[in-house]
Amino acid sequence: MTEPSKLPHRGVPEHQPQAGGIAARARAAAGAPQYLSGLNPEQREAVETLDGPVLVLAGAGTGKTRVLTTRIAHILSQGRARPHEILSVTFTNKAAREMKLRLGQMLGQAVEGMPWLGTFHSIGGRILRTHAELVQLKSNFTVLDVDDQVRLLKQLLQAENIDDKRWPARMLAGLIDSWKNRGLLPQQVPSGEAASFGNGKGGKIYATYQERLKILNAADFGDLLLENIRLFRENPDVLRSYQNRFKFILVDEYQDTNVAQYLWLRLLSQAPSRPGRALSEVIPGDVTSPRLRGEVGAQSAPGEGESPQTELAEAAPHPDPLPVKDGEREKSPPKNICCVGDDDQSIYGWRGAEVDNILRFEHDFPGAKVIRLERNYRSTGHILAAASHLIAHNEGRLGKTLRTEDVDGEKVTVTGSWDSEEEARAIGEELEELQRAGENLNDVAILVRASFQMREFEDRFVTLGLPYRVIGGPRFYERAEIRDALAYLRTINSPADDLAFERIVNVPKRGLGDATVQMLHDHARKKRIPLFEAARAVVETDELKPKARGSLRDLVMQFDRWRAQSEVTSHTELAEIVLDESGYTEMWQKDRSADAAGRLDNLKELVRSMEEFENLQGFLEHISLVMDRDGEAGEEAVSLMTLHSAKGLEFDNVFLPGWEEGLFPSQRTLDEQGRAGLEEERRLAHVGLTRARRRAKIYFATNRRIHGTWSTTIPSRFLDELPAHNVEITESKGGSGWGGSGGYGASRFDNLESFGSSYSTPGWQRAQANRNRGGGGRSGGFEERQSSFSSGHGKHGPLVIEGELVAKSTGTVSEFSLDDRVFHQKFGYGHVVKIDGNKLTIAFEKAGEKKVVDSFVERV
DNA sequence: ATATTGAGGCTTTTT
DNA sequence: GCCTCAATAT
Repeated sequence: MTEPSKLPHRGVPEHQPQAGGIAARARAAAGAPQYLSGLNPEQREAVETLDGPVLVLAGAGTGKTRVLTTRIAHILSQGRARPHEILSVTFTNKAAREMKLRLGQMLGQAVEGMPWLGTFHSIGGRILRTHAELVQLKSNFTVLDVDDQVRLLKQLLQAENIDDKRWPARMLAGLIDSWKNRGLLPQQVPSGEAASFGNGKGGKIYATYQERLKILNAADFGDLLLENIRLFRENPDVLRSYQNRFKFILVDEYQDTNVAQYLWLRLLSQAPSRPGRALSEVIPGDVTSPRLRGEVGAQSAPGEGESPQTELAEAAPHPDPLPVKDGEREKSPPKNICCVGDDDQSIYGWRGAEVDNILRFEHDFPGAKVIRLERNYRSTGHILAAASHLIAHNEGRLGKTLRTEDVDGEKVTVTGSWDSEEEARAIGEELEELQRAGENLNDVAILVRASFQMREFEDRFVTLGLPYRVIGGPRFYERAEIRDALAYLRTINSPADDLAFERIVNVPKRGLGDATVQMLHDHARKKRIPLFEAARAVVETDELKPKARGSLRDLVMQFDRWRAQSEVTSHTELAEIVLDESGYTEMWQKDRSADAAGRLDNLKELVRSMEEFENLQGFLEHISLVMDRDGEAGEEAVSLMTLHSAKGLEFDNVFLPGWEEGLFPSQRTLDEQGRAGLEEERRLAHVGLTRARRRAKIYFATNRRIHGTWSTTIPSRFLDELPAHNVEITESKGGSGWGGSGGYGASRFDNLESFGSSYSTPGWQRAQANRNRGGGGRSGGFEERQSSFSSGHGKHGPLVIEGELVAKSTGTVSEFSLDDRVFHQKFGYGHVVKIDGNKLTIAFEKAGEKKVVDSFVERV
């Protein structure tokens, strides 16, 4: 994440699992706290200021993670707390893992002894399971993902007779999620908002949804926090026990916290109150101020009643985590909470993150010490200057000035091209150049604003045979086959899990269609029993046609058998049995489509991953929260990802294509969020630039195909916001002569009129020609793309996996053999003369001998 | 109960 | 243009 740890490795060999182990070791290692010696003064202050609230404003590349981990080490070594008394929260599992790893390096052992280091959600979930009965759940509750949520909501909408065309379930899911992000229980949703969906029924359905979740013994992601807050509010003694336990609280990426997370932290960070006493000033009354994101720092515009935020502020003041009774207010100092973040890297506002949280930290935690980390150890001078100058255009920020002692390095380049295809071509060439120059491709990334931009690059890289990996597609457990398999296991584990049962009742096809499921639903509702029990009851009657009745009976019997078996066999074995006996594996084996093999691999991987858990229960508890282990490093490859997923990463060479108005900044964000949106986009640009260590290269195209139609675009306003001194305008090497004159004018980039709208230009024609390319049916969403590379070969192991989609262009065994006659969209017919992995050398009848990648030809 | 065709709809996505 | 979902035909 930042520079490699240079901390002395003071290992103590033997591993003691007890609580005291790490602390003792840390203390022993700390006669003179050497771990402090590599820190600069600000970092050191951030580490050593243990008492009272601390906000560390850590700009990009300033050693944020290092401060956090060192601080933990310091707390332990000073004997201020034992490992289980430190609450340390991150947003991602990846960040949590990273911290554990670094801590381990620092303290010389794996950090099993830090039980409360994890993501908001996993810690929230853990607390919730411990006290599940207090929030009307059982400790083995299921964590639903978005898909399950939407399906459940769809049912509720139907029950309410709401046209789900006009009021899509997905939209309601988003709405409910946003309410939960803001810490609002159904009865707390402002009535105006509650009524805004489904002819006034939105709020009611939210309430019903929550009730249904309890019946299903399930919680969604939002509940992991919201129900936790409710738990604390309704059970002060429980809250107190956690307040007592956590002597120190550390929060990573504080700028990304939403209101619910904020409330949760506030509750825990309050000094424990005596029994019977309410918390003091838990929440300042005006937390939801009109000046939410982006309006900050500027005039708050309180009179502007049109703004939804303003409306919200008046309608829904933040709920007090604990109701404060009059006369019981009492000042008690907030606990030792340390939040680390960077307001300039807040890019998840649209997901409920509240930049305001970080901006008003000092107000929320009186007496807070604010420490700025401004020494950047990552980027060269020009890059840093460009990024800083750009972000300075934002108004709602706390303000930091990043500086570096590094050399100026190369200027940031800006390159225009005729269209997006040429852009990909130009970048492809530069990549090859870097490769020839001996750069490690692992240190090269292409960061796009929107994932649809990736396709063009993939096409290009495949043609060039340049190894790349896509980072960030659907997660492992979001894949259909994984979710199906999990649904089987969930149904076994928890017979009341209707959503799981419904998912697999007719997968594979058993002749149990909509009609059957509908009748099961009716039956279940009437008798108030789970679907599965309804199924058991219904097969005893003759309400179903013999055929459906037979297969439903078989299914019920199978589940009974599997449940019995689950008592005596290991969970991995059980999974294999279930996948086999249910016919699920067979279904994919029979499937002739290209990705079937990849899916089977994924299923195997799933079973393999189960081994790490004690039992089925433990596995299911973790799967939806922490199933994102990193893929193995694999071979050298360029990384292709969105700007969002690049946060926290760094690369020597960073390519930033698509800097055009409408795309970046995104028109939609501008429309929906106005200036706040623009500022968030600008932060995104800042994040992009600051990922680069040595070279940052920006691109824009004059023509881009969006949703299938070509449109002419104008260069991003962000380009004009870059400091001329640190930027170099270059010509596209992609060919077709975009002779960017480079003149700095009112806008340096607006000399586009000269290109007019000619639809007969080479670029356009080339784009046309390419449109129908992708022969061999190679196209499709992430999943299919992934599988088109991985299909059919287990030799190299599943290519992806673990969490992130990692498509690769090399490393598979070709399905072609020598002398096969093949067809290529562009080059026509030919035959294979050489095979090298997935790269084929083909002698084309017309075009001569060419090297191509196998996915671009088909056997004829 | 399932295969096929047509009408909208589209960003970003840590959990 | 490409994918998903829902209405149609088999």
